[in-house]
Amino acid sequence: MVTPRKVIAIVGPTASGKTGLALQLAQKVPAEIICADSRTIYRGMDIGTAKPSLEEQGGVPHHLLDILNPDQPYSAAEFKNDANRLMQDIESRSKLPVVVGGTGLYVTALLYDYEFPAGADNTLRKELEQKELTELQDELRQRDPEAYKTVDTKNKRRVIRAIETIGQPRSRNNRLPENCLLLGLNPSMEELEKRIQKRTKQMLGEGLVSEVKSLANKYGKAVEPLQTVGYREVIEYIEGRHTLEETEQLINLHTRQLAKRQLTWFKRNKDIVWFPNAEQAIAYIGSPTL
RNA sequence: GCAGGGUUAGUGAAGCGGUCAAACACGAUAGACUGUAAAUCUAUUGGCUUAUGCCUUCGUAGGUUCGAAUCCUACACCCUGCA
Repeated sequence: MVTPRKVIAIVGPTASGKTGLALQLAQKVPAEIICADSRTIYRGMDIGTAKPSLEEQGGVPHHLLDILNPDQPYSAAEFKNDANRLMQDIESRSKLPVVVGGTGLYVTALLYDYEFPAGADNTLRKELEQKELTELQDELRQRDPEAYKTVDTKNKRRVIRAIETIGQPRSRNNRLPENCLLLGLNPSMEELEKRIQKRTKQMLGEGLVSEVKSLANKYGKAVEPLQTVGYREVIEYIEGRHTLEETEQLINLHTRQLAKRQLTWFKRNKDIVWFPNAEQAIAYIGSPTL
């Protein structure tokens, strides 16, 4: 490590090998990992999220893993605060914070210092959710014509949020902080496909079904975190809607679709330095030209 | 062998004389996304370099009709009932 970095972030689609890269990095530099992942924050969601086990963490501190139960909501704004606090802690210990994760919004919010509007008022949100999309569109159009122009008016969640936050500011930085290195891992689609298939098989073999059963029993199968790829399909399997083999295929399919969506998010970020695999990324980080 | 049902775009599946290039779902492709983001949502999806246009599609080959995915005949394949 020639130039000291204040923070390194690793992004990429699911199953691209981010965790492995982070660990390799941590072997070269004293580092701690901040997980930017909207699913591994949940306790009990281990197998289906490919959460690194304590053993796999190899003594490198991993933050923001298992901080909530699946019935507790979390948000990008909370992540940003938590991660910022952690980065300071880690820096104060003279270690390198490494932000790793596939949740694009989380990483972006942190690195580009998003200013979020206030959180939702549950009563108001429930009220709004009762309404039809067209009603909500009308309401937004009347109360905030400017927002109406920019919001995705066909997306009910977005329209509701826009109504909730009328008059509140939102901003972001357009540039990455100087001392931040943003790495992207993007194996070929064929490679990714292989990794996904292997991983799904492994998850099922390690007891994904019983993990999902126990979570569904505890929290109900309707909680949002259980609408996750890998969990939703297994719930359908438990309900007898597919065979185990179909379930595996569906998980593969939906994971691939997820990976593409993640890539769509990251692709437009021109600050990301992309690598097809961990080796090349490590070589780049270690090169004296940095 | 007789009787009945079926064969529709990448897949499943509607349509059963005109308003059908053909609903819908899935898949695919591209994309959006600042307090749910592994979520949510959008566009396109027969061909023609792009049009209130043309061409080719609804098992195959014929026929009836001004007009057929839709009706008739024959053939092929599949499923079911009786043998």
